[in-house]
Parts: sequence; C-alpha cells; structure tokens
Amino acid sequence: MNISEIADLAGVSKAAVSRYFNNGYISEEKKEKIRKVIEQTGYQPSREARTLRTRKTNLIGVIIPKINSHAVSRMVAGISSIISKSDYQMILANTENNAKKELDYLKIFNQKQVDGIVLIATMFSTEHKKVLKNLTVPIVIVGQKLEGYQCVYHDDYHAAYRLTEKMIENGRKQIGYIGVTTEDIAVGFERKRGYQKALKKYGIPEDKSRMMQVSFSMEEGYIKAKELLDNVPDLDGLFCSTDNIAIGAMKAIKESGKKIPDDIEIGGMGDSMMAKVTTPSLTSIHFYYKTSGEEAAKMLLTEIEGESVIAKEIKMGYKLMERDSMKNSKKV
Amino acid sequence: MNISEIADLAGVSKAAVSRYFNNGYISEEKKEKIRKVIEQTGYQPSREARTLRTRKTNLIGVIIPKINSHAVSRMVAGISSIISKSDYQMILANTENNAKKELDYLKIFNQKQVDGIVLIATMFSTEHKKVLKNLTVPIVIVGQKLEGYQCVYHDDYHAAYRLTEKMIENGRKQIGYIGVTTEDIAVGFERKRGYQKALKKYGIPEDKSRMMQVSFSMEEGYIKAKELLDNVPDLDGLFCSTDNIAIGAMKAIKESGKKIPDDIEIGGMGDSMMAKVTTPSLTSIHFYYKTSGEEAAKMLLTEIEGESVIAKEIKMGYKLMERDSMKNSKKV
DNA sequence: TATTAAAGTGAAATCGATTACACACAATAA
DNA sequence: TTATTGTGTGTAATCGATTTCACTTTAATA
Repeated sequence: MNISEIADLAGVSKAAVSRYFNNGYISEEKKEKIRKVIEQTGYQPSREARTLRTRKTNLIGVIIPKINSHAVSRMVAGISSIISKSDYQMILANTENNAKKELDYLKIFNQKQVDGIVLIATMFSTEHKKVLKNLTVPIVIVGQKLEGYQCVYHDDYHAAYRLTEKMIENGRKQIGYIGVTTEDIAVGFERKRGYQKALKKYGIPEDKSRMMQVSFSMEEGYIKAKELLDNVPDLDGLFCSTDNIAIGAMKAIKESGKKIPDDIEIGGMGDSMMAKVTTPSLTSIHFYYKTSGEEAAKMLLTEIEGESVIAKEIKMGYKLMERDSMKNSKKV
Repeated sequence: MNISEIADLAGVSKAAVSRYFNNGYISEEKKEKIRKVIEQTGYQPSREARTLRTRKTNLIGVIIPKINSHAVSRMVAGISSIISKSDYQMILANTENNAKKELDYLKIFNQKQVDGIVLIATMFSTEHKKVLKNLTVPIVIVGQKLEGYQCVYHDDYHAAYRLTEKMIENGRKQIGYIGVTTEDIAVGFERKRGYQKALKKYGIPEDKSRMMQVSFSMEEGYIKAKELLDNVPDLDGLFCSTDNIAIGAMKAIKESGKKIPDDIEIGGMGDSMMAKVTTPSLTSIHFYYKTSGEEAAKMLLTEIEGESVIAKEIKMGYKLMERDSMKNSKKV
C-alpha cells in the first residue's frame, strides 16, 4: 500500500493525499474521500520515504550505560512515557558501561539517524567532550551536569550533605565514608563533597583513613566495610554513596556484632527497592529518577520542535527517606 | 554527504560505491580509491534511502510491558547484547501494562517499520491472537509459550513444583498459596499448577481457603498473607508466585510473631535482588532471564537472515536458590 | 468593472540509496 | 575460430513520500 494506490482509489492526486496528512490546502470533499479510503485500507505512510524527503526521522536515540539498574530503568521509563505520547519512537542503545561504545553510538546517532539524543551519562572524558562538541543533533544529558549543554541532574551534593548532617544531628562523630570513583562526577565526586562539607560545617575533622573507594557492587561494600570496622574501632556512623554499597556494609556490621543503629548508623543513596526490605530498613536518599527522565524527554522534544527552550538546566530535588538504620527516624 | 559526492570524489559511478558496500563486482583499484574517500569524509550511507529501496529497515522492535522490573530489564539486557553485535538497532516500545498499547505497537511495527519483533508477553487475549495471526513480520515471544509461534519461555510449572516439593520434603503439610491472575499463563496459571501438582503428588489435599490471588505488589502480598494467617492458624508453609509477594508476606508473618523458617517456611519466585538481602534471606527460583533474552534475539535474527530455523521453542531451565526462609538449606 | 488575494489542484522534481540492464573485455572451452 | 563464461562498469529506473511550481477557480476589494 503506497500513496499512489491511495490516490487512485480516492480519485485524487498523490499530492492531495500528502496534503491530507500534512494539513495542506485541501477541500472538505476530497478530505472525506481520502479519509474513507484510508479507513478501509488501514494505510500508513512509509516512515522511510517521508524521512528521506523531509530529513526528519521521528526517532529519538537514548544512550544508557546499563539497563538492569534501578536508577537507569526508572529514567528510561520516564523518557519512554513522554516519547510514547509524541509521534516519536525510541531507539535504545545500551553501552554496557563501555565508554567506546558510548562514543560510537553518539557518532552513529549524529549521522542524522535520529532527531535527538538523550544521554544517561556516567563520566566525561576529553574524548567525550570532543564528540559532544561536534554534535549537530540536539542532545539532553541526564544524571550529570555538563556546562554548556542542556541537562537534567540530581542534587547529589546537598543530598549527601543532608544524609551526613542527619547522622551528625543524631550525635555521631566518627562517620566513615564508602564511595565510588570521583571520575563519576555525580555519584563519586559530588556525593563525597557533600559528605566532606557536612563534616566541616560541624567542625569534625576529615580522616582519610576512614574513607574508602569501591566499585558499585554489594560485595565490595561488604569487604571494605569489614576493613573499616577493623581499622576504626570507634566508628559510629557510615555514609555510603549507593544503597548497594550500604547493604553490603550492613552485612559486615551485623557480622561484627555491632548493632544498627545503636552502635553504628548507616545511610545509603538512591532509595532502591532493597532499602525498604532489609532488616533494619535502610535510610536512604530518594531521587526522582522517573521524573528526570520525563523532564529530559520534554526538554528534548521542545528543542526539536524548534520552540524556544526555556530551561537550560534542571536540578532535581531529593528526599531523605528515614528508616531504621538511623535513629530518631519517622519510619517510612 | 551522499553517495553521489563520494562517487565524484573517488572518480567512479554511484553504482560502484554502492557495490563497495554490498560486495558487488568491483576492482581492487576502485575499491581502494573509494575506501580512501570514505575514510576521509566519514561517510555513512543513509539508512532511510537504503530501507526505501531494499525494504529492509535493520530495526528490531522490542515490546515490553514495563521497563523497571527485574525480569523485564534483564531480558532486555540480553536482547540488547545480541542485537548490538549485529547491524540491527533496537526500538523499544513500553506498553506500561496496557493491552491496547501492546496491540497498537504490534500493528505499527507490522507496517514494515521493523524487520522483526520481540514481544515480552504477559497475557494473550483473543484480540492478541488475531493480531498475531495477521502479522507479516517475524516475531519471537519471550516469557510465555504460545502454540504455533517461536517462543522462549521458562519452566514455570516444574519450578513451582520443585519449590513446593522442597517445603514438603522439609515436613510442611499446611502450605498456603499466594499467586496472581491465571490469565497470566506463565506466572499465574503454570506456577499455580506446579504448586497444586506437588501437593497432589504427596497426597496433600488442596484447600481453596488457603489460596489467595493478588496483583504483583508487595502491599497486597502483605495484606493477603495477614488474612491467610488469621484464617489458617496451622499454616506452616507459604508458596508465593513472585518475590515481591513473598517479601510482603514475610512482613506479615514476622508481625504475627511466627518465626521463619521454624514456624512457617516461605518461598518466592524470580530471584530478585531483594531476595538476597531480606532477613531471613528468601529462598527463591532463579530464572535465566538475560539468557532467554539472548536466545530470543538470536532466534529472531536467524529467522530474519532467512537461515533455516532450528529451534521453534526454547524452554529455559531454573535453579532453586536455597536461602534461610526454608530449612535444611545450603546458604547461597 | 477591474484587480488582487486566497483556496485548491496535479505534474514533476526531489531525497539517497540499490539494482536491472546493456555492454565491454579477458580468459577459457569446444 | 567461435562460443561461453566470469568480471567489471555506468546509465537509468526505482522505492514512497513531500513540495515547488504553474495554473484554475472563487471571493474580496478598490
């Protein structure tokens, strides 16, 4: 079924059928004829032919580091919910945490394969910045802040500050830190900065010997927490950059015989499903992942449609979810 | 940059450039000239123009009910890992558990928008079967078995049987059941059938009053388990169709003062992240979700490439993950 | 009444690739 | 020698839409 057949059946020209779909000049009479034929045949114009002519693909490329992660899958859910309401479709590119693949996808998408890109980012190398600079396709970055680009990110700094402050308010002074590489600006650098700032604000000296760096895994959280417990006998609080790390650490604390939260308080970030079901339940920071996905998609669509872009950057809020791994908490 | 410019720069015809990309007859000499020009310009042929001519979109449509679910995100990870190795790209369509949307996407994709479809299925209405029958695009169904279609599914029946049997082996006789609607053949019907079969095999009478139906939520698992505990005082085992339900139920059991696993054993299915971190940890059935995604994608690509399809159906295995919510367990 | 603007129309060019076709040339077989 | 085969090449048609252009008809304005 192509436009010529429809035109013949309706007794009009191809141009008329095209105008029918694109709000061009066309009489009510012909409109009705065409409508009928389309109804009967179920005709849908070919996306490829249209794209070839108009240079519009009606495709949005979404680049993600990993699909089976709490944060990412929620962001994708948000993006998808907005895109599905528009007449765009979503191409998903999973880099599997491989920076080279990420760059490749950026380049491929940039060859007019898509009308816009949403990048759920983790780290920015100089190579990244070079590729981003050469981009001709609109892009929105989610999860990280990058100067000069439209982005939607989370207030990692203040969230980490608040989580640490809460422990301090509860009377804790010997608060350990387990986080990830500071190359990851949002999760590594900013959250660490928040932790450090809170200590400083309350006059607690920073102590490198109680700060650990791990990957994102529960296992490493467990191992490093064990080390920390051995090295720092008077530890009474533990800040963890992610829930995964925190849950690994909780296991280590429990095994050491110390009580949570009486002997040691612990907090995580991300508010994963798991935080609610551990014993004790884990106090954590809730980020609005789904909403940030939605906002990013909206931003991108606005830019693509050529309307004036209002927000250049969106910093999302956070919420401290008080649970049983810290004292004085209203349970959630 | 289009094929004509490349042809001009290389001093050959468009046909030669096209042949360069499609392994047509072409001399080494011209091949080299073209290679150089492409290297310099970074030229990539337009997917749309190619599709228009060849009718091949190099796109795979993946229809999913929900993105932020343990099972689905793992399947998508598997699908994506295979597709990214081929020269296809993946269009993701999220139905948000809306059957109408699912049908719409099937119809849209069927209009030659994609070369093949992977459907992560939940339920099949008669409308579904009608639409599937009219499909002209190859499809592989994941997560559910459907006669006459290529599918990759899990051995829900035997897995549920084994989980129930394990409780019986541990001496349990009053085993309750909390599951989901039997319209969901895999999760609802088959898992229930496995539970029932195990009881029957060991001569335990089935008792409707200790069987509950819920949605997929933790909250409902909690509520219905509470009811069950009130109605059946001698309950000593509880089969739950999903980990989510089981974790809700565990909360109810703990609140009732009964001990897990001494007073009541409980088992879930799906082996979610949460199962490992509850106290006690939850015995559950591990399904190879990522692998089934991979197998499905492989099957589909094989069919698209027109090679003879060997497997029409793949039934995946399962693994009982013994943890602390059941006795006699080797810990995992 | 003459002039201009707006609405409506179809033929044909165009987007960027693939491929059928006609043809040229060299090597091999009969 | 004459066929036959395999390689290599460019021209032109084609895929299915959009859009420019030239043109007609009708309505509004001077």
